[in-house]
This record gives sequence, C-alpha cells and structure tokens, in this order.
Amino acid sequence: MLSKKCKYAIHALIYLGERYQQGPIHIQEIAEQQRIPKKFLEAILLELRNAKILLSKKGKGGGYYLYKKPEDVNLIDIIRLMDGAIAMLPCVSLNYYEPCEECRDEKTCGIRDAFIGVRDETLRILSESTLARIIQRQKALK
Amino acid sequence: MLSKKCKYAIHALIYLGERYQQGPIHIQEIAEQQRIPKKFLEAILLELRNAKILLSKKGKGGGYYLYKKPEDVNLIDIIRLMDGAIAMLPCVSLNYYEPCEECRDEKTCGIRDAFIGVRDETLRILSESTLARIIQRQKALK
DNA sequence: ATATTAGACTATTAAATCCATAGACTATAT
DNA sequence: ATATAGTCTATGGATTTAATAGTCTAATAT
Repeated sequence: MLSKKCKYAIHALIYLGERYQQGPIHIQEIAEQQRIPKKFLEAILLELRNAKILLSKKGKGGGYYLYKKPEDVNLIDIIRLMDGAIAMLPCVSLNYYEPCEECRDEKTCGIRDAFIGVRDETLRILSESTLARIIQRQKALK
Repeated sequence: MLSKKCKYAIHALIYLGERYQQGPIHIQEIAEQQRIPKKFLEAILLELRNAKILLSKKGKGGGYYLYKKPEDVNLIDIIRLMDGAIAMLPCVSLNYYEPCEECRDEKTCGIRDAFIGVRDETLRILSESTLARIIQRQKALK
C-alpha cells in the first residue's frame, strides 16, 4: 500500500499540474484544497523540489510550481521518491536492490521470476500514467 | 514490499511442498532449514492451518503438512493472508476495499485507473505462481 | 497409565516506520 | 523595515512488524 505521504504527494502534484504555468501556488492553498496537514505537506514539497520536480519561490507571492512538464512526471517517479522500491522483493528491485536474507541462492530461487514479472508490469503501467494523462482523464470524467 | 512474515510463509510452504505426502514435518526442522525464528514460525504455520492450507498433527511424530495440493496454493493466497491487500490503494482493493480518505470523488478520480491495471496484472501473474510451479522451476534451475 | 513430544494459544517486548507538529531560520516583495 | 512564505532540524506519538516467553492441550510410545 502507498503511504499517506505518497498519496499526498500525488494529489499535490496533480493540483499543481492543473495550474501549470500559472505562477507559484502557496502551500497553504494546496494544504487546504487537498486537505493535507500543512507542515507535512511542506516536507513533501521540499523533497519534490530537491528531486527537481518542483521549483519554489520564497517571500511574498511565493509558493511552489512544477519544474518538469506535466507529461514528464509519472507515478513511478513519485512513488519511488516517496515510498522507495516498486518491487515486492528487495532482490528484484531495479533502484533499491538488496539481496534477500532468506534466500539461499538467488540463481536457483523459484519465486523471483514471478516478482520480476509483477515489477515489469507495474513499471509499464505506472510510467505511462503521467500527471498530464491523469488530469486529462479527470476532466473527461467530469 | 512483502513483510518478513510473508516471506517466511512462502519459504515454509515451499519446503512443505517439496515434501508433499511425506507425512508431518516438525516446526523445528523447517525453522532450522529455512532459518526462521521458531516461535515466529509457529504463529505463521498456525495461521496457514486456520486458513486450511496446512494440517497439523500433535504429539510425538507430529508436525505440519500441506492440506491443499501444491498446484492449488498460489502466491496471492499467501500474500493476502499474511500481508493483506495486493492493491496499492485501498479504493482499488478487491478483498480489502476501503474508500480513499484523500479522494474527493471516486468516480472522477484520475489515478484509480492505473492502479486497477496494476492490481489486475499482479493478480494474474501471482495467481499463476503456485507452489508446484515454483518447486518445478527450482528443480530446473539446479 | 504415564512420560514425553510437539503443536495451540495468549501475552509481552523491542525495534522500526509512519504521521504529524513545533519552532527557529532565511529569502524576497513591497 | 516589515510582512510573507519557504527551509530545515528536531521531536513526539501511534501503529506495525518482528521476535520471545511461557502455559495449556493433544497425541503417541512404552
């Protein structure tokens, strides 16, 4: 399951995606509109900024706005940043690989295969799911 | 990521699957061979027994053994039992559905679609992955 | 019948992670 | 100068996960 942090991040980014190129939006507004605890949201936005997904402007009239284009930010990027590995086992993770403690021998492990398949499908689907597409879909559903 | 409990369960079940129809295997042996803390393993096996995947025999010469056939136990069953939902969001879970707190309106939510896709692919792949297949694959790799 | 073996069950503890909040500091617009 | 708004560090509480302790109960060999 995704953490709250990750879900908050997704919603905040969609909110900013809908206001792409409309200047900085301040934290308070995002927090209120998306019902996210402001202080928690601060930490999240900061992390997204450090990852070069967002930019910020300080002082009066400041706030956060998208650095990347909405079509260049996908769910995989967000989830990896907030929650870490996509894979269900550390030994099949591309970005957070670690050998399995319980596995005797990775080469003769009969279960890795299935989880590699799950990982690849997950990556495929979630990397196609960009902010632009999500926003587009939302508009279509209204 | 799968919990240790879940990984322990998978390994214990594979061990028992390899010894299908060879009578009860006692906890101590599984714990030693698979390097699982014995007391923790007890709780896991008990849960698998309550779920009618295993049977147990008490007393001298007792132990645990598969109730279901190795081809009828798949990774989905095990993961659902040990870790709960397969889905990455509660609002797309088939067995553990809950509405998303952060979602304003499920019908116009643009992100559910992607996660439904991930859920379905995960179910497809992991339900094909039975104990019998895993054991077969392991033998082939040796 | 009884001693021994081994699972069943309850309770507790330790560690890790997640969620949230507080407050001091810094940069910017006016 | 001053108000506004992001930056950063630190911390606390709740929940979950992992592991252990110990008592109870059933089955078997002798």
